[in-house]
Amino acid sequence: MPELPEVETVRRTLAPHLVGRTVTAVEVYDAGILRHPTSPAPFAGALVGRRVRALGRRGKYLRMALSDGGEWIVHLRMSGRLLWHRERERRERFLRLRAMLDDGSLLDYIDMRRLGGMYLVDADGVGVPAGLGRLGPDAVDPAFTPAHLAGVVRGRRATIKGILLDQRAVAGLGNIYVDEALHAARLHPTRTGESLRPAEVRRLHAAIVAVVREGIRAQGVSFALYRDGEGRPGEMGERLRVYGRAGLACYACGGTIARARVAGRGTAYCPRCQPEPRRQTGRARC
DNA sequence: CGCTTCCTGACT
DNA sequence: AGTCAGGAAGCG
Repeated sequence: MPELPEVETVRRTLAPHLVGRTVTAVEVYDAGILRHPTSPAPFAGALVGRRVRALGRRGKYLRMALSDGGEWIVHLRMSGRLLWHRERERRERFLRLRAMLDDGSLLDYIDMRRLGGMYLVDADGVGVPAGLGRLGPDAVDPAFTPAHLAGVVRGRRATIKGILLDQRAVAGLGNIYVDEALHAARLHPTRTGESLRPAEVRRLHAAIVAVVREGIRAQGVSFALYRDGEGRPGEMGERLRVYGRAGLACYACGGTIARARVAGRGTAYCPRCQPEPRRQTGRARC
């Protein structure tokens, strides 16, 4: 569930605690979350002694630059959490890995479902997750323009929801922000890419940028995800217009938010604000 | 292109 | 017991 705004919030709140710190020890409780290297000893061996130089983010990947030119990359997927704190006796349920830092503080990786994981990339780039190299522009990057979005949907018969969930098209969106953006743009989730008219593409682009920025400002939607070591949740959950609101009244029109399955995902939308596509919407056939 | 798989807990 | 949650890789 962590999407771009949630990962960005994690990055911002961890950075002051981690930058400049050196990892002094690593304890692996579940090797299943190690993506590269996949064994605890090599993983710990490569991380211990490295200093964290900077925290970056690309899409939903958190990237920690290390002093040797390598990188420590974490993807939270569904239930992953990074928690910085100083209480050695504190052990969250589903604690999978703990890194000890040279100031006595700790960075815990917690992941109930173990879908997330981490990568240690050496200075030559060995170990980079494959998906990272295939990402489209970040939803908040200036390179993500209306023209880029137009190019991504052009000629595509896939649903717009499916296209937006594809990280190769735009990086950082997940189920929540896609539903929110489509509602804000008044586009039905099953509209095909090729059916979108230029004005609709521009509207969708503006909606994506707006909801993602709002999510960052609100420090994300909290769902087993906390912005810092004190476990304080983000406020975006209270600002959602459609996600999780099936059966409730649409804030825009008063109609009832509906639920469907689109691109294999639970999907919330307003049938009145987001009208059902008609066949061959907006595209002449020859 | 969409569907399945991974993974585990909450809910019906 | 069965269904759902869903990010992303993999498959047909």
